[in-house]
Amino acid sequence: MAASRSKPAAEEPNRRADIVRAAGRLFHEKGYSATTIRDIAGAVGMRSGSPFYHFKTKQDMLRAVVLEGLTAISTAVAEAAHSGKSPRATFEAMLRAHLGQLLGIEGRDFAATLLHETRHLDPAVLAELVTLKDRYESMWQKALKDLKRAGLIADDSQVARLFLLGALNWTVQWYRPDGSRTIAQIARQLADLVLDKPRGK
Amino acid sequence: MAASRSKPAAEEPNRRADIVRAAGRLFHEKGYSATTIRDIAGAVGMRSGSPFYHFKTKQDMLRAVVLEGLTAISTAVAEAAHSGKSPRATFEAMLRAHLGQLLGIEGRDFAATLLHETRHLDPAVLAELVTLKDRYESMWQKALKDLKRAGLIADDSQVARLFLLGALNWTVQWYRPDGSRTIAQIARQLADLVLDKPRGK
DNA sequence: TGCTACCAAGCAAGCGCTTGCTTGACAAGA
DNA sequence: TCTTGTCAAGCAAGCGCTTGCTTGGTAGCA
Repeated sequence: MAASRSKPAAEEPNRRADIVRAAGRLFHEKGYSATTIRDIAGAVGMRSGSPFYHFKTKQDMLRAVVLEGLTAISTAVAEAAHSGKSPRATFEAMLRAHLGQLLGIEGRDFAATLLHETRHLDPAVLAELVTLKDRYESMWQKALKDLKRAGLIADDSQVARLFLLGALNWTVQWYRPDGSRTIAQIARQLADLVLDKPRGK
Repeated sequence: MAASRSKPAAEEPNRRADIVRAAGRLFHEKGYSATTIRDIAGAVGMRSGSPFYHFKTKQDMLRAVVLEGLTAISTAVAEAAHSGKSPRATFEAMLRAHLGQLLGIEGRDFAATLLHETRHLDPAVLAELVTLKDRYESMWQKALKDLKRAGLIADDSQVARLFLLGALNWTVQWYRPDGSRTIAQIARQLADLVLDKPRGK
């Protein structure tokens, strides 16, 4: 019964997941509006009408991509935030987690689509998203608060958080995986830039 | 003959400029692909075929918008860079100039389109743009070098410049003109974040 | 037999762009 | 002063094509 049983129902619906992955990649590369259903279908070896068996509309595909991106990055950064190391090490781990989702091969298309294509979501989905996004950003706000308490930073205001996330998110525009810098190096360099040097004893 | 002469030819062709402005606003709001010729024409009170009297293609409209944005921001920042003040004051003036183009009412649509819609340019136009962009970024690189020489910053590497421009450019995502922060305040806050405090003597 | 997952075909709407023509302003010749 | 010709600027209509999405059918498995 072990080998022959092939999970009767659904067997995990991974054609649906295939579609989400392909949609993510294309939305990232060409943008939501410039990506056609025929592009997506072709990328998974289907005809143009078939994706609609799995998704009601193109919007729903965008929704799936964007939610995937946000939950993945939230999970990764939350894990880093609770690692229980020193404030500096925790902060750097959070930077690495955020950059890993944004630039790493698995999931970068989801995160990048999240950053750049949200304006094409209709209001209902957008509202759902904003809640999650606020929760995510409050994690960073708390991290800055901890850094200030540890004397590693002078400014833990909201604007400081926005500058920090801006520098992080903008890496999508210039990072090349085949370039000379690793994600960990970039994270460390940003930490150095933002954190005050502990004053010479 | 003085008063009656009404500048016989052309009288300044500002319908073309109207189209560029409208295209810039719409490209910024909805994205290039999601903006239709009919949108643009409607915004300036024309029928859908008429903009093609002024531009050969929709691409050409994007080109005009993006070039306008890049030359404007280059001019503004170059002027600030040569103001001959102290390194710190010069740097803050450059930040203000960049943010002014990006967030101020006149020209923000051009700059924002420049940042977000360049991928829809065809390769020929893109190459033309990259030259100008490299020149612009080297201005910032030089500014960082000066700051380091003045002992105001520890890191003047290319990555440091990318972080800085990332924080700047990301302001488009969160700045609201009716919000509580002025552009000058934001510039000052970013300068504070990035520059080392001169050590207490 | 029924259900899942897909295909073949195509529809209505909308797309960028072209075409032939109109309109008002103006300058030069008679 | 009238006519004639030219020009910039735009309109009305529509062409060929693409878009998101629908529908009826069916192969393969349980």
